[in-house]
Amino acid sequence: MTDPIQQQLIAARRNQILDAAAAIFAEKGFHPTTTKDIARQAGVSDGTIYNYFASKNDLLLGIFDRMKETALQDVALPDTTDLRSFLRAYLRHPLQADNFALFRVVMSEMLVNAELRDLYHAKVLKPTLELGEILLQQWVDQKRIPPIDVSLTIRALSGLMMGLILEYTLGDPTLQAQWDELPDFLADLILNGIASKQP
Amino acid sequence: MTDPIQQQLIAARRNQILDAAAAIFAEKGFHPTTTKDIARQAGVSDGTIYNYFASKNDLLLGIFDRMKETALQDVALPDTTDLRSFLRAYLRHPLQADNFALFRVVMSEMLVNAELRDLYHAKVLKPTLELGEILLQQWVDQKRIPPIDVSLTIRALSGLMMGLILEYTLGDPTLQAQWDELPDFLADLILNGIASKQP
Amino acid sequence: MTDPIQQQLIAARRNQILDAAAAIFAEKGFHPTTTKDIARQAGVSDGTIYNYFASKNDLLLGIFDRMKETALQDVALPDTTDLRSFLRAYLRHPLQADNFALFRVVMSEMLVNAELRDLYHAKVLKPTLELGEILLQQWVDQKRIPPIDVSLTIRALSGLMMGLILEYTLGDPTLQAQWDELPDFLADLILNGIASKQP
Amino acid sequence: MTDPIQQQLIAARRNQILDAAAAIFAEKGFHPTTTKDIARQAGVSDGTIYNYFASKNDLLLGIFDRMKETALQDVALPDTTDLRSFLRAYLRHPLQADNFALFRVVMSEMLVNAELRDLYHAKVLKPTLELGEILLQQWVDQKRIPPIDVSLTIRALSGLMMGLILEYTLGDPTLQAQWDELPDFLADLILNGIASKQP
DNA sequence: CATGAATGAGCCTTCATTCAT
DNA sequence: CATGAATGAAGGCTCATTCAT
Repeated sequence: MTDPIQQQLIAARRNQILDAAAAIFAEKGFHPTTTKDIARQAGVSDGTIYNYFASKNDLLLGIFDRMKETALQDVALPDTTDLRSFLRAYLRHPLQADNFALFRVVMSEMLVNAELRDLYHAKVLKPTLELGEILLQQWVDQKRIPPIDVSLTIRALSGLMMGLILEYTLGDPTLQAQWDELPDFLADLILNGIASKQP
Repeated sequence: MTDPIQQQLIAARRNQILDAAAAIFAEKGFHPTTTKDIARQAGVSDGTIYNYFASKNDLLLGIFDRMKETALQDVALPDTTDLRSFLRAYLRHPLQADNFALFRVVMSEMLVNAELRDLYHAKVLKPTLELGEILLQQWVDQKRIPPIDVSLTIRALSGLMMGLILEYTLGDPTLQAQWDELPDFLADLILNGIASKQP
Repeated sequence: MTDPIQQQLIAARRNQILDAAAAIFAEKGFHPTTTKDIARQAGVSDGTIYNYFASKNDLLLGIFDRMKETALQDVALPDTTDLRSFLRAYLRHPLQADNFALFRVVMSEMLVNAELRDLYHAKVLKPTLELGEILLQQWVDQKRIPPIDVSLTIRALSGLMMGLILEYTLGDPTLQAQWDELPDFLADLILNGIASKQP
Repeated sequence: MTDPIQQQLIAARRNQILDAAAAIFAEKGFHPTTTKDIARQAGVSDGTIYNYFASKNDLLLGIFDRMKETALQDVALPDTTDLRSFLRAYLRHPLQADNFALFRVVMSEMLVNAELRDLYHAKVLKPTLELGEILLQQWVDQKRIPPIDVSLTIRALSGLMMGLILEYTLGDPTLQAQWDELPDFLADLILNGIASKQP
C-alpha cells in the first residue's frame, strides 16, 4: 500500500503511460487517438492502461495535472526592481513554444469538456490570476504604477498570453517568425500602450 | 443545374441544416452530437443531410463559412476621428457574448483539425490582421500614434481579444461580471499601457 | 409513425431478431451468446439489432414478453364437469416439452436478474395464480371439493408444475421416459393424495 | 504431497475461498462477480485462487460439492411410525429459507451449464430420488399406503419442493408470508389430495 | 430529391487467467 | 505457496454513412 518502492513503480508506470498518451494526443488529437494507440506507444497492453487510469478521459486529466504543476512552478518568480525586466522575464515563460501541441489538445477538450474546464479554472487559471493580482497591487501600492483596475488588468494580460499562443497555434507565419521578439515587444506595449512612446 | 429557384431552395435547405447543426453543436459540442440529432433538429431525415453535405465534418466547415462572413462584416467600420472612441467601438464587436457557445465548438475543433485551422487562418485571421495592419499604419502615417511594429501590435490586439473570450468561456466569474466594462477598459489599456496615466 | 404497413414491417423484423435470439439463447445460454451470434443467425448486421432493441438484455425481455402471451392464452380453458378430466387438460398445457430449452434460459436469468424476475411475477405468475384461486374457490363453493386453503393449494399446484419441468430439464431419464403419463398421474395424485385410493 | 497437515491447510484455504465465493455469488450472482471480488472477500490475492481452483467455474463446482454433502445428510431421517409426522419432518428440511440466495445462483447456472447440471443429477437428484423410492416402496410393501407408481410419485414430491422454493425465490408474497405453514399443509395435501377430507 | 432502415467498422472497457518475483 | 501487475481476447454498443424505395 504505502511501500515507497511500489509507489515509485506505480508513479513510473503512470508517467510512462501519460507520456505515451501525451505524445499521441499531441499528434492526432484526443478523439482520433484510440486507447490501443496509447498502449502500443507506451509498450504495454491495452488492459494495463486501465490498471492505472479509470478511463481514456482520465488520461487527459492526468496529463493536465502534470502540466498544471509545471505551470504553477513558472509563476514563482523573483521580484526584480526593474519593471520592464520583470515583465520580460514573466512573459517569456508561458510563451515557450515547446509544448504547444499538447496545449492544443488540452485546450481543445477544455473548450468542450466541462470537467476539464472547471479543473483548469480552479487549479490553474484562478490561482494564477490571484497571484498576479497580488503582484500588481504591490506595484500600485509602491506607486510604481498608477492606480488601475488590478483585477481586469491581470485578466487582460493573461488573456493576451493565451490569445497569442492561440494565434501561433493557428498557424500565423508572421507571429511564428517574430515569436522570440515578443517578450520585449509586449513588455513595452503593456507598460506604455500604443499611444505614447516611452522616453 | 443553374436554375436560380433550385439554387435558392438548395441554399435554404443548407441553411436549415446548418442552423440545426450549429444549435446542437453549441449545446453539446461537436463529437457528442450525432448526425441523427442534427437531422431531427432540422426536421429532415438522416440521409437528407448527405444530399447537402459530404460529411459531418463538412457541416462544421459550413458553419464556419457562415461565421466567417459575419466576422468580416464586423471589421468594416467607419473611421472616426477620436482614437479612443474608435477603439471602443472596434472592441465591442468581437466581445459580444451571444455566440460564444458556437465559438467554443469551432475553436475546439480548429485546435485539432488542420483543415479547419488552415481555413480559419486563410479566410478569417489573415484578412482581419491585414486589414488591421493597414488601419494601424494609417494612424502611424498620420502621426496619431508613434511609430510601432504594426504587424506585432495588431497580432497582440487580436490575441488579446481571443484570449479574453477564452477566459470568459473558461468560466472566470470576475471577467463575466465585468464583461461590459471591457471595451472602455481595454481602450485605455491599449492606448496608454499600465505605467502611464493618460492626462 | 402509425403507418400500419411500417408497423408490420417493424414487428416482423423484431420477431425475426427475437426468433434468432431465442434459438441461440436456447442453444448456448444467455451469457455465452454474443450479439454477433444473434445478428448472424437473424441474417442482419450487428447494428440492426440495436435499431429494434436497446440492449442485449432487452432481447431477453422481448422473448419473455412473447412467452408470456402464449402462457396466458393457455390458462383460458373450458370448464368441464368432470374434475379429473379438467385437471388432466389443465396440466397438459404447461408440460408440453417443446419450449423447455428456452424456459431454461429465461428461468436461469430470472433467478439472477431482478428486473426479469419482477416482470415474471407481475405478468405471469401472479395473474396465473389469481385465476387459479378463483377457479378453485368455485369448486369449493360448489362443494365439488371440501374447503381448503385455496391460496396455498394453487401455489402448490403451480410449484409442482414448475418443479417437474425443472427436474425434466435437469435431465432425469425416468421423468423424461414417463413424461406423457404425467397429466393422468398427477390428476389422480392431486385429487386423492398417496394415502387413499380412489374407489 | 500426502502430508496430513498440508492437506488440512489446503482444505482450510479452499474453504476460505469457497466461503468468500459463496457469499458474493449469493449477493451478486455468478456472472457479475469477478474473481477479484472473491479474492478481496477471501482476503487473498487474485492469483492465490488459481492455486486452489482451476477456474472461476470450478469455484461454482466446489460450492456445489459442499452443498451436496449437506443435502444428502438431510435425507437420512429416522423412520417414525406416523406417516404424517414423518412427512412433515421430511418436508421441513429442504424448505429452510436460509440458503435460498445461493440456491438461486447454483440453480441459475445449472440450468445453463451442462457440466454442473449433470453433476447435480448424478450426485444429488438421482441419489435422493432413489432413496425416496426405497422409502416409499417400503410403505407400499407395509401396506401403509396403497400401491402407486413409486417412481413418479417421488419425482412429483421432489418437484413440488423445488417448485415451491422457486416460487418463493421469484418473490411471491403470499407464499413468503405463509411459508412456515407449508410443511403441515403439504403433508396433508400429499396424503389426501384436494378431493377428500381426511376423517 | 427525401427517406430512414441497414450497415459494419471500430471503440472503450472488462476480467479471467498467467507468471515472474 | 503467495502475490498482484500484466495480459489480450472478446464483447456490447455507437454512429457516420449508404442506398433501395
